[in-house]
This record gives sequence, C-alpha cells and structure tokens, in this order.
Amino acid sequence: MRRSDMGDPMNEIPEVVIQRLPLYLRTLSALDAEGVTVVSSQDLGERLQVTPAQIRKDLSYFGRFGKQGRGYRVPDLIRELRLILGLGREWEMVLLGMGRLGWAVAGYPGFAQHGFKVVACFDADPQLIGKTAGPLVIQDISALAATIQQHGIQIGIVAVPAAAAQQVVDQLVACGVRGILNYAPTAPRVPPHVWVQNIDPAVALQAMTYHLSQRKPARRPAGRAPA
Amino acid sequence: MRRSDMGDPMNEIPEVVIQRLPLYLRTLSALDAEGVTVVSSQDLGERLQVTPAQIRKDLSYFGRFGKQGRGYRVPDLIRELRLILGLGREWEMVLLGMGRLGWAVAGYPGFAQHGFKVVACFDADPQLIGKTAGPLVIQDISALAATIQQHGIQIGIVAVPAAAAQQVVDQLVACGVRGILNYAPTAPRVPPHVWVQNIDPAVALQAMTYHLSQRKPARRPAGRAPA
DNA sequence: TACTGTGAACTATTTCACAGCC
DNA sequence: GGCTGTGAAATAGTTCACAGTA
Repeated sequence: MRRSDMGDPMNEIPEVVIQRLPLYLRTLSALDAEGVTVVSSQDLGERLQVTPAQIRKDLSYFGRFGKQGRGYRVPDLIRELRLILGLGREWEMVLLGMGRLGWAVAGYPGFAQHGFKVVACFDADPQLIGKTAGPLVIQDISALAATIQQHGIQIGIVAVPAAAAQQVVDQLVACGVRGILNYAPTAPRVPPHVWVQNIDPAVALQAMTYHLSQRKPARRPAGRAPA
Repeated sequence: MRRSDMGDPMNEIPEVVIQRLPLYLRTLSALDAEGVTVVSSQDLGERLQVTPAQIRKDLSYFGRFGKQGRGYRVPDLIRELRLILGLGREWEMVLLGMGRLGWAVAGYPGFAQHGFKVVACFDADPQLIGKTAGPLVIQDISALAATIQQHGIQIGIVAVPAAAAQQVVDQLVACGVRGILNYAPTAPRVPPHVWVQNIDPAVALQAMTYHLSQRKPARRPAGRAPA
C-alpha cells in the first residue's frame, strides 16, 4: 500500500468524503447568507452533526484552506469547494420520462439554483410528445442522440418506470452520457466510467421503518452524515 | 468487544447493513415478478452490483435464510426482509408543505405501493388551505398535532423551503413523530430518538460532478451499494 | 490563545476462505 | 457439486491528540 501510494500522482480520495463535500457547501452557503464570514470546524460540525476532526480531515485531502487559530473564511471555502466539485460552470442535462415524476423534476427549482439546467426532455408516449413542460417541448426518444451530441451533454436524469429504466440508461450511455441521476426504483447496470446516483424515497422509508420498529431505537452513529 | 457482545440481547447491526436491506428487497421483488423462485448470493450480487459475501454476511445478522447448495427461496427471503424492516403493516404519514414539491410527493405512487400512506397534508399559506390534493384537503399547520395524535402517526414528510424546515421538524418532533423524510435542502437537528432520511437531488448531482470533472474517472468502489 | 493539519491509534466494514450441509 | 454461514484477515474510514502557527 505504501509503495503504490507514493507512485500515485494524487492520493486516492475516499468516496464518502466526496459525498460529504456538497453537504459542507450547502451549510457554508447558509452561513454566508446569514453574514457569517469565518467558521471553525467546531461550529460547522455542530451545524452538520459531524465531528470537527472529520471536517478537517476531509478538507485536508484537497489542500489547506483554514487559518490556524481562526478557522475557515466562509466565502473562500465556498469558492474552493465549488471548484473541487466542478461547479464553476453550468451543467446541462437531459430528462427522460415525463410522467408525474418527470414533470415534477422538470420544474424543480433546486437544480437551476446550483447551475444544473434541464435543456431537453423526452418520452416514449406519442400522447405526450409535442406538449410543453414549462419552456421545454417534450420530444420523442428518437431525438435523444442528436440533442446530447449537439449540446455535449454529460448528465441524464431518468424518471421512467422501473421496467424501462435499464433500456433508457443503456441509450444514455451509448450517447456518451457519463453521469445519471436515477429516480427509477431499480439499480441500473452501467460501465465503470459512468457514475450513477440513485434516488428512491421508498428505499429511504424502508430503512427508516426498521428503526421505528425496534424496541430500543439504536442511537444514530455520531459521524453519520445526512445525505 | 467479545464480552459486551455476549451480554447484548441482540448483536449490534451496522447501519450500512440496514440501508442495504431495502435494496435487496427491491431486487428480490423484481425477481419474484419474473417468476424466479430461488436465487444464490452470487446471482443477487450480480443484479445489485454487490459482492456475494456481503449479501450473505448482511443476511446472517438476522438469521439463516438460505439453503446450502441451493441458495435462497425468493418468496421466503422477501417475507423475512419485510418482517425485519417492519413492513408487515401500513405506515401512515403526514406531509408538510404543499408547494410544487409537496404536490408531487402527495401524488407519488411509489409510497402506496409499499404500504406507506399520506393521510393528511398541511401548509402555512392561507391561499392553499382548503384546496384539495387528490383525496386530501390541505389543512392549516395548526391542525397538525391533533391529526398526528388521532392517527398515531410516526412519520412526517418535510417538503417546505429550507428556511422553514427546522421549525417544522421541531413541531413534528414535539408531536411525537419518530421518523422524518426530509426533502428540504438542509440537515435539521433532531433528538437522538428521531430518525431522519434526507433527500436532496442537488447534493447528489454535486457529488457526481466531482467525478465528471476528474481526468481519470476513479473506478467506483466495488462494494458501493446504490442508494 | 484558539485554532488547523495530520500521523498514529482506533473502530468499522468488507472480503476471504473454508467447514458444513443439501 | 454447489452453495451458505461465519470466524479471521484485510481494508477502509474515523477519531485522537498534539505539533505548529497566526
């Protein structure tokens, strides 16, 4: 292990760390909006329910952003995290599936706020094609490849029924998409260069009911970062 | 460690294991629907992109559900998992916040399918109160406590803006709710007996763009269970 | 003085590998 | 023969604790 570490151009960063950075960023943005300009790992940890040591260690994978004796300058750390996460640009996305769920996703303001933009939406149902969803016209899936190529799109959002998800994911991957936000209640298979983030509220609820059903509700692990 | 293990009435089960069980259940249900009656940890692992050893170890925390030389009977394992997760009943929930997002959540069919039922919805906006959302009438937040007590509700869904989330969560907790599904882009503080599951698609996207921005897209850790 | 950054210690989780059984 | 269940080994992740510094 030691030997291969030394050969690496950059140390391997644990995936859990990556998943926590957006949470740090979210809280820092809230602090910024409150006019807070400096924050210690202690303060930030209290807001996030994460240990200060974990925050410091996580950040130390990427550089030295704090000032000893003081803490972190909020605007600076926000800038650094945005850079690390690749948020210094707009990300265009395609949306597949314009049922109830797709409709809601198309109009979700939380994406645009953070530089994520749905530029085209698709469905297989002839009844839906041509209808407008806000500023977008629903297109037939057959137009998918052309749109992705034209815009150089790298992210697809899947909001189709579970049974159609794998097929749709395969199409996205074939078109060169490298990231998929999957709302379908299934875990699609993708090649290793493609990144998938799954969102399934039913799965989240089912893990919760396990705990609600226990006599003694086991105390949450202290360091457990909220997703 | 050994000593305290023996004293415990039941071994401590890691939280990661709990979070994976619903994924196993989801895939087993799909297999069941396909008419598959027996599955090995190998097969199931391939479907889920999880190692067979992990599946066997996870299940072994709860009992011996397999048959050596054969595998697991799909319907039996489904039944066991449903029991473990506390899904042998209907779970009634309240929904707070009837903006765009709350509206979509109220109509999401994925909940009812799994025995989760939204029995009442609330908002603070007088403009919305009295309007109907499917079978439900939007009520004023002031009616929250009475509804929760009446139905003995243990789960609340939060779909209010980030700025209102903590306040709403506090109210839910005060009413005796023990589980919260939080769609607000913030990590609310709760007492240790309350379980929170957060869903924030922007956070998921931001972790994804980190990877999309890397030159060499680091290979996903093999055992990483999709959420 | 009050904090960060970080090796080292500790803890948790995953994987291995094999005895035991159908 | 093919698979489970599970201790033990290996890895991964977290926390400690303190040197260093603004």
